[in-house]
Amino acid sequence: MTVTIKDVAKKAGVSPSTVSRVLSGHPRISLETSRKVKVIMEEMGYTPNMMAKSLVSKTTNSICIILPKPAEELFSNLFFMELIRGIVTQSSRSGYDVLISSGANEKEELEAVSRLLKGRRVDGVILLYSRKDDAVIDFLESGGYPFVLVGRSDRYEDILSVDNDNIMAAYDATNHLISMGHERIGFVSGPPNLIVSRDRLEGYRKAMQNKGLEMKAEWIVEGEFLQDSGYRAMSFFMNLPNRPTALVAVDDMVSFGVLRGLNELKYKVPEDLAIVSFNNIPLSELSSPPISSIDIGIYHLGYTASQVLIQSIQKPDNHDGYTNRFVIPHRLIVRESSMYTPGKQ
Amino acid sequence: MTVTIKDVAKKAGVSPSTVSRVLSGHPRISLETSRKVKVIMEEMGYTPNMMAKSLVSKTTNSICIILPKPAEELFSNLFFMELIRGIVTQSSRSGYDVLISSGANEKEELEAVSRLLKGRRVDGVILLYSRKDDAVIDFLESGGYPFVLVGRSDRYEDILSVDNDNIMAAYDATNHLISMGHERIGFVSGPPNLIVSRDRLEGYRKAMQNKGLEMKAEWIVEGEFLQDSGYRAMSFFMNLPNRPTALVAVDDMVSFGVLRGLNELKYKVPEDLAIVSFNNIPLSELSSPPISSIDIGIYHLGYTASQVLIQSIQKPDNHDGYTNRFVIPHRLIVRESSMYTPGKQ
DNA sequence: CTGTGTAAAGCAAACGGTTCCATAAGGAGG
DNA sequence: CCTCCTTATGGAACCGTTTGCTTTACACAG
Repeated sequence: MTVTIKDVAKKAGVSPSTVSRVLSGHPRISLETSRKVKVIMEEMGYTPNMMAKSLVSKTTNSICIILPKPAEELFSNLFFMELIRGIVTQSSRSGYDVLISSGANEKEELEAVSRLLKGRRVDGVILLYSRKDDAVIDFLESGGYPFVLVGRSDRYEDILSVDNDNIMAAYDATNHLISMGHERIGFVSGPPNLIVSRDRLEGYRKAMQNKGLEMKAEWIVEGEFLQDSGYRAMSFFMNLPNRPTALVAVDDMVSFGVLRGLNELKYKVPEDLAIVSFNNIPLSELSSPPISSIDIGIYHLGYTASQVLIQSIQKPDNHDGYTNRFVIPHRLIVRESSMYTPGKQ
Repeated sequence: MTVTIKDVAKKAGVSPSTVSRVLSGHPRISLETSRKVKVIMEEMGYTPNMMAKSLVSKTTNSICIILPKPAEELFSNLFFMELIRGIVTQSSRSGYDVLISSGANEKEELEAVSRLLKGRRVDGVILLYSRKDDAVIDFLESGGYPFVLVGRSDRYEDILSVDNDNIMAAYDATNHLISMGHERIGFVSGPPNLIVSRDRLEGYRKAMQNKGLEMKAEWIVEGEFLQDSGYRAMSFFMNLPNRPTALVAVDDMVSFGVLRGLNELKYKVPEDLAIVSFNNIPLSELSSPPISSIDIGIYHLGYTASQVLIQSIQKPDNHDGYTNRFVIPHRLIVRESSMYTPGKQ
């Protein structure tokens, strides 16, 4: 059978309480006893039963990641994988285990979260999305459970969240194109209900306005975070009478679609159309030409989210009400897709 | 406070045991009582405490995924994300939670596994690799813990594993190139201690021998499952006096590296070098040109692994000793990177 | 009317820890 | 020499479930 704290106690000739105290490094245990007990634990191959521990301590030392349902779509996976990698690495450094969960729909998601949290299987939750209205967030808030959002929430001001400054990031991306000499710049956005889409669009607008550049309505196209959206946007743009010489795309996948389309039509990048996009996924540097991209530090995003969550689990009172939004820095990686000044031969 | 089984019992005017039995659908509970209790549970928002349940039932309804130690790098490979997706989907269908874990080195991995299993935090483990000698496997076997290997183990015959027929897969890949008219075919392998590397190499050899084609030693290069390996292999191959006209790469990531290198040197794919690789990760069709790849059903691999593990947890005795190796079918996806017959103009 | 069988529910002992409170043994101070 | 304090340890209740064993309450046969 498995060896329990009582077995160790008996063999060491002490009481279970003493063994427990040795385990937790209680100060009032003599060095001698402590050493003796530790030797015996080692000898007997004792490992504490986490369930029993959790039962009394009401703490599990584990957290849970909720994947959004469109994570099922293969494309976004590279992004999520990086995020998870950051979370798992940091969690395990803090001695926490990570549980991953996802539901087929929002109702299932809510059920899972509720079961895990109310059933005391995890101490907190990381949400890998920022939807506009969300039953899961409502549940977490009203239940007072520790959780953090990767992404920004506009509805709830006091929620812990880890995010980029996407407005600034888009501003930087656009500005880069402007500084290369572009004046007619298009924008391919994502779904309008995602906050990230809107933030990036806003950054683009700001940059254009700032330089007093014209923004035709037709230069802004909505799509998904998918290749196809880029493909369609491209063919739309290229048929415009006074078409853009450059574009900002909300996601690298979109750029790939644009690239594919331009390639089919024998257009050249960046000569016929310069491109900058977001996320800097590993493939961005592998396309031809390599794509300029805003690196948003995905791994770092996950790492920080875990850190913030665990901190909030351990000292729930430490929340000062100010620093509840953590912003991960971004940086522009300039590659071939944007290295061209229009009009130049 | 959280509502317990006792609270429900009191409010319903029954004993805790009765509530427990209602919960588990015990036969000797009157329909009337059952209904009454269920209403009250609903009213009070009762959720069973998993820790308490686990403590007595010695079962956690969760499993654990162990990521290989170079997870930091390999993680970036979409392969693992797909695998995890399959595992999580199937597990949640079976009512199991999934914990993901990894260590900085083999010792840490072993510690984590031991802590989780002996500490009764998980019921079983899925190993996402198949190394040659492995302390973790030794531990799992000697402890009699339920586990399954994604990949093949040559050392332990009776281990549950889910795998592809990698020998056949490589045979097919190579044969495809041969049937396109190639005769000088190179092979970029992975780390030699991974069984998958060796199996694929063997399949390549078989195909070459079968057609009586020459296999120069210098046409076989060892590397990692990373882009860089492809990059290096490429530059090595292209400098060979009588260089290969095609190559088989052990992983799609390797192909990306090859592609990048060839692109830099202004070589054309597939005209100057045709490529086929393995895994068919979602990005394979997005590169330019799209890469021919052996689809090994990664998602399916994960899905099956979870199924097999959970089955073995639930009926440990059901193991017949025969069907302990599950083989997931593969299929060749031909794309542009291999659609060229050498010598043709 | 008593004995027996059966369905429904209760009691209490686990499961493996933690922790408050009590206790015993010294040592210091008066 | 007695009291009081400190330090090291033991005892026991408790965390929220499950489950084997009783008990209760009838119904029915003898």
